[in-house]
Amino acid sequence: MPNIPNSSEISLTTVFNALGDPIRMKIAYCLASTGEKNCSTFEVGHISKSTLSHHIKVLREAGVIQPRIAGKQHFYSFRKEDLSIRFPGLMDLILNSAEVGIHKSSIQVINISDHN
Amino acid sequence: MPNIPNSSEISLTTVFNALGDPIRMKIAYCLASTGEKNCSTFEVGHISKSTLSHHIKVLREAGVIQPRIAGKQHFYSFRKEDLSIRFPGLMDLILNSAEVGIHKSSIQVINISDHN
DNA sequence: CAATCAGTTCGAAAAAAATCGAACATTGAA
DNA sequence: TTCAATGTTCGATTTTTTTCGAACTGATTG
Repeated sequence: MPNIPNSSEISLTTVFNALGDPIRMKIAYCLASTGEKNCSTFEVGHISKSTLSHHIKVLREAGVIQPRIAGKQHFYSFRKEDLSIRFPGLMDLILNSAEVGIHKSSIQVINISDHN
Repeated sequence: MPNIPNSSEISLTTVFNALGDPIRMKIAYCLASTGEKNCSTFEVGHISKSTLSHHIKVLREAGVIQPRIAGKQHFYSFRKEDLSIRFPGLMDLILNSAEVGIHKSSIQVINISDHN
C-alpha cells in the first residue's frame, strides 16, 4: 500500500485532478505550508475517517504527498523536492492561493430574507 | 450563456478541477500554446459535439478560457492575462507539461503476448 | 423564406467519485 | 494477552460527472 509514484511518473493532469477537490486542496495546502503532519490534525470539516483515508490515498497516488509511518501513526508531507523539480511553480501556486476552502461547490448564498 | 467569472472570482481549486481531466487539459494546452482557435479544430479524440460543448463549458466557467463569438463560429482563447495575474506560473506549468494526453486513466498496457 | 451550418441545451443513461459504517489490520499500552 | 488507538479496506449507497443523441437557437446562404 505504500503505492506512490516516483518523480518521473507524476502526471500534471492527475495532480490537478487530485487538487481539484476542496478537501484535498486543504490537506495539500496544510502540508505544503507547515511541513509534516499527522493526518488526525488535518483541519478538514466533519468527514468520517474512511473518507479522509480515501482523500489521502488520492493525493498519495497522484504523487502530491508522501507517507512516513511511525508506529501506529501515519505522518504525511508534501512532496516538495519531487514536485518542485517536475512542476516548478506548483507549490507556490498552492501556497499563494489563500483561497483554500473556497470552491464553487462550497460557496453558499445565504438569503436573510428567505424565511420559509 | 457568456457566463464567465471575472478575474478575482477565479478559484484555483476550480481551475485545477477543470484541468484535471485529460480532454480539458488538451484543450487548455492547445489554446495556451497556439492562441485563439475555433473549437472545431481542437485535437481531442472522437467525442460528440455535445460532449465537447460540455468540456468547453467547464473550462469557461472555471475561468480558464474565454469565448469570442463571430457569426456562427465560436473562437476560444486561454485567459492568459487574467490567469497570469491571479495565478502566476500556472500557464507555464501547463505549457511545460508536454505530457498532455498522458493521464493515469489514459495509459494502456499493451501486452503483445496476450492474443485471446 | 427555407435550408444549412455551428454550436448549445435537454434528458437520459452509464461511469466514476464521494461518503459512510463496519470489519479488519497493526502498533503500543495495561 | 487483552485492550485501546490509529488508521486502512470493504461493501453499499448517494452524488456527481461524463457521455450521447435529439431537439433547439442563431447566423449565414441559396
